[in-house]
Amino acid sequence: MTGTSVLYQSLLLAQREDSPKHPQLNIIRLKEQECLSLLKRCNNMDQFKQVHAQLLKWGLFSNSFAATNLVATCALSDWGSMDYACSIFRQIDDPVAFQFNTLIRGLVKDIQFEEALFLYVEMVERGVKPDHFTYPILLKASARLRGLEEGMQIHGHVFKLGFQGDLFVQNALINMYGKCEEIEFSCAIFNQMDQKSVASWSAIIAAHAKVGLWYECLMLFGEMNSEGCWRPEETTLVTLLSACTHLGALHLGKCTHSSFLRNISELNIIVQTSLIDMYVKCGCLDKGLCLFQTMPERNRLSYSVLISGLAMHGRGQEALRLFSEMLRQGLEPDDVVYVGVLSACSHAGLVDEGLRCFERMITEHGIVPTLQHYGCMVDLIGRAGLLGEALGFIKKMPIELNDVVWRSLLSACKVHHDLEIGEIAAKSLFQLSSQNPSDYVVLSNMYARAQKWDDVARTRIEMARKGLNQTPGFSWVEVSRKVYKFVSQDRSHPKWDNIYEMIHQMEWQLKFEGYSPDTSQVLLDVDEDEKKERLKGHSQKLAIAFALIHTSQGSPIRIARSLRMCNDCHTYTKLISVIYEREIIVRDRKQFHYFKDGTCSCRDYW
DNA sequence: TTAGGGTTAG
Repeated sequence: MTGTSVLYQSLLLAQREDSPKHPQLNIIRLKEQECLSLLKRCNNMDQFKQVHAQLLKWGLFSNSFAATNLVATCALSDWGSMDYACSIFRQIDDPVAFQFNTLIRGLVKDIQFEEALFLYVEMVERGVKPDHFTYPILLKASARLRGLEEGMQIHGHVFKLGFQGDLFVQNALINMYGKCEEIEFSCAIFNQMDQKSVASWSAIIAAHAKVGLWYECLMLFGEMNSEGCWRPEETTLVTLLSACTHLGALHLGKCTHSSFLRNISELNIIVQTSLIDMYVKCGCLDKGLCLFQTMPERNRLSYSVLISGLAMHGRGQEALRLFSEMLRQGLEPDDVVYVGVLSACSHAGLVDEGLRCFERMITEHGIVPTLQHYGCMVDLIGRAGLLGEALGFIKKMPIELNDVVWRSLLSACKVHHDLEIGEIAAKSLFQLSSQNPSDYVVLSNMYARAQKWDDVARTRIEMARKGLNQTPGFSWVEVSRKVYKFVSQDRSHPKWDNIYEMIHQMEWQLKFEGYSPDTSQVLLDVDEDEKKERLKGHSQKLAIAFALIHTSQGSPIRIARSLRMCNDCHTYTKLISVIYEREIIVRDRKQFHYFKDGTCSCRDYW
């Protein structure tokens, strides 16, 4: 405490000096200055406690200025203790709004959201009027808590006190509703704002990202740009990268990468991980691997994105090697990592290894399996053709089953032509509330293969009775750095005439290659010609036609889809890859399909 | 005299 002793000496000295006008005031100011400088020099709790004791000794605590700064230093510094900050706060007789705000902010920083909200209630009860700084902090707390009810109550208070026009309050409201997945409320606030800051744009984009409206995220970025409200911020760029990843927008992802390199000197681990994820999920596995190798520091998420990426690309063995490396590094895997690991085993056909991993997940890492893990296991066992075992596994599951698990089994039965178990899986699916028309089609096709025509008819009638229609799927394709979205059967596209002409031209070429449309998966009660017309309008085909028109010969076409692929689109795309000599990379919800020279990397299993 | 608000990865 030599430094403090010197200060103390100077303080005593100052007290002896007389100021001609306001001697007392000058001494108080000096004391306050010393108090601040002492607090600023604290680097840990011990030093802080010593300073606190010293200030008490000097009788400085009754001074509101000193009390405020004591609470702020202890609550907001990296080394501070919230308990200690609270105890100091409790010694203040009549805390003012600023002091309440500071402690609330500290509690939010310390992830004590509920306590932060309680303190606000106390503040109101004690008659301290919250100011416009209070609300953004509180809204942040309810956003982090995903507490819509609390958030809406606070919104009510914002109105009552007339803070609804404050820019920061509005930004915080957009964020709160966004985190609670109430995107419409976020949009309503955003749209009525007179003035928008970069933060407003960031908040509305993040709100769209939260509910998976990735295409809308890109559109908002475009708008933000055109309104001249653009300053590359790390966090905003990370959200942009995430949108690129989900949409499979490689070019835009690459541009975002260069934007990072131009504007941010050192890429942190979040940015690096997001970049790896983007490259891997946009089909550039090697680039992702390369970035991973150059990372100075890796965490669980960095490993997680690459493990699941390798699994998606069908490189199960490498994914497992990476998982072992992760464990050797002393990183503890979580449930998401294990989803990647189990799906890697499934893609590589490693049944025993998969079963061992599943066991290890429970016993060694204490992770309770979720439906996703069970889904992977059924997929793994079913893919290997062990359908009886897969069914046995399902029956032993100590968890309520969902459609995904049964659908995995049904899909394995389809591949291995096991009608008996297929029927069990399909019937279980039909009993569940989520009705998916494609389940009926798969079963009906299995009956058709076994030439059970009565059952085919019965299944179709059941489907019609339930009024099930196919949900329109989307495909995204990137052309000249812009992402275009195609919805099945949607003819409203401005370039529709050109696309239709291309589809017509493709159809002729396909006929020469012996293609005949597979109408078995068109679920409408229409004639054969109409069904063929319907097939032509599948979003993936529209996207391919558009890309063939607008990209140079020989360049690869990259598509991302919202749903899994139908048989007809799969066959169609294989043939297009030969006729037009294009590599076509399609990413569906589960995996990648590399179409090249008339074959697909999934070896027709998906 | 002092101090406080939004947005980031699987």
